[in-house]
Amino acid sequence: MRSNPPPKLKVESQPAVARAVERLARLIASELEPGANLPSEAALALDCGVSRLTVREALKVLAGRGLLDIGQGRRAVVRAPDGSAFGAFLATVMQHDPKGLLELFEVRRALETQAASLAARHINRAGAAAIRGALDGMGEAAAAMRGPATRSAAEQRFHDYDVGFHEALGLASGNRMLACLIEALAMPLRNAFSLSFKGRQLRGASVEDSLAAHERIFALVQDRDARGAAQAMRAHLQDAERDMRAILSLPAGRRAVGSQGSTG
Amino acid sequence: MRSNPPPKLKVESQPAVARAVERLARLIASELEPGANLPSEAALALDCGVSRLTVREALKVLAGRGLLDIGQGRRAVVRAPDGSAFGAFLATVMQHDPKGLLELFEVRRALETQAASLAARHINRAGAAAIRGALDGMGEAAAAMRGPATRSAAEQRFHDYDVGFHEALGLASGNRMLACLIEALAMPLRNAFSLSFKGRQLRGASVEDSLAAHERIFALVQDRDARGAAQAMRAHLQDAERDMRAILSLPAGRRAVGSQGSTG
DNA sequence: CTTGTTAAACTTATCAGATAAGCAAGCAGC
DNA sequence: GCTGCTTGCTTATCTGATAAGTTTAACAAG
Repeated sequence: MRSNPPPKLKVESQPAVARAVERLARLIASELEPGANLPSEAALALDCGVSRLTVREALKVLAGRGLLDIGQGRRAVVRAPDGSAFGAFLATVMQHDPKGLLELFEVRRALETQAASLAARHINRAGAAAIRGALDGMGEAAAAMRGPATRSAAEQRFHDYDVGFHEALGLASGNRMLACLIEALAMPLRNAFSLSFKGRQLRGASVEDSLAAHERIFALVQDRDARGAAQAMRAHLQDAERDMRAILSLPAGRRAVGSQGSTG
Repeated sequence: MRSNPPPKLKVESQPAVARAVERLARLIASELEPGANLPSEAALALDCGVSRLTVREALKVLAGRGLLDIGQGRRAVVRAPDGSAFGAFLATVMQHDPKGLLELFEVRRALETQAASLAARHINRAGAAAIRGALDGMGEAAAAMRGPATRSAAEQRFHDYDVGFHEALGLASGNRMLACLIEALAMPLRNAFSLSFKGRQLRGASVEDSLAAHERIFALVQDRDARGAAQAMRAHLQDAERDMRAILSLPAGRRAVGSQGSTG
């Protein structure tokens, strides 16, 4: 029992790193544009009254949130908002619990039908070109799959372009937040394919069906048919979910035909 | 000019921290349940072949992604998946660009109509109790607002319970991922209210209308009327968006009555 | 035997200082 | 004008040390 505890004048209720994180987040939100450089670690350390190490840890937290890009030799730069950080989070969670993919499909239905609807209203030349590019890639990969060589690689490529189609459509919706979310959901999808589905044979006509469904969605978007595009997207996602359930050997979901009261 | 550069046998294409992040993410995904403790920093450092500092920075990145909880004196703990990290990201982005709130409302419409629809099918006693609790809180706060005292505090409380209602409904949908997303979207909403709306007077009947709309949604959910609940939710969100546009002095959005082909 | 307190061991938080390595701008030379 | 080197700034990582919080275990009291 020491009678003289050292004076503890610092009434910091929060650890130094947390304080630095908040301070930097405010700095990013209020004074910096995407692409702008932060001050050097040394300057930030001086400014926050902590050591360089503490600043580094705060920067790492913000990088984990997807707000910063950090690299050796250059200052940290503010990222343009995207879905990569949340996608990484989801990828880890889904890897731990693959049946979460079913929940993910339910969310996709909500987001992507809306994206299709909005894209039909806001589509422009650049957006259409991006979607067209993804479709062409899918077609090329599908053709490669018909030839017996490098079949597995072509399957992966097809799937990547498939995901790219949905990302491009999200972008074309004109709603950046929606695009971020769709991009984030895409990451676990890519992973799931690479890890579990690769090499497994999909149902025979599945690839052709999928390609046709994507073409149909794109056509409706270009016709500015919001309702039709959304409807086609919903149908496509139902098919995709059915295929995935089959591969995962899960019971056919009670998807209650036509009962999608909210999103349909 | 030294003629003998030290041998550089490490062909590490990626920095040490990035490798540690990936390794730890895999560890979390494959071997640890939410609530489980990670090994100590020292053990991880030994295991990854890097210094303790490097491990710490990797842990901070994963904490930023929302996968870990870190505190002094105890080992890092695996978090149950939730929307807080993504919510913090969104809060920073929205603070930088408040008109992103409009995009957020568009996303909310997609997600919450689906949540209402699913909740109507999966509602159970616990879920109903949670929603009821939020409704009661809103009612209490609304009553307090009628009295002239502590008006601002009651407004904040009303808004908090309002957000809580939507979170509880997301939980009741039975889709954890949907619940996470709704929770994440809630954080910028709370912030926006605290920062910009506080004290500003809403339209007179707005509070009573809002309360009635929430009660209606809950009633339809308990009646297991999926379509009706979704419809009521959409109407409520349109009203809320209109109010927000008015407060932000933005033009009335071209919300194309009834043209919500995808989500309606 | 149970309970409450105390002490020890473990673990993280933060600092300081040092070396290596990557990046960017300036400068010389062609 | 362009190329390639040089130099200074900045980050990446390590080592070692101290402070402060948590957990565990021993231990005394009832």
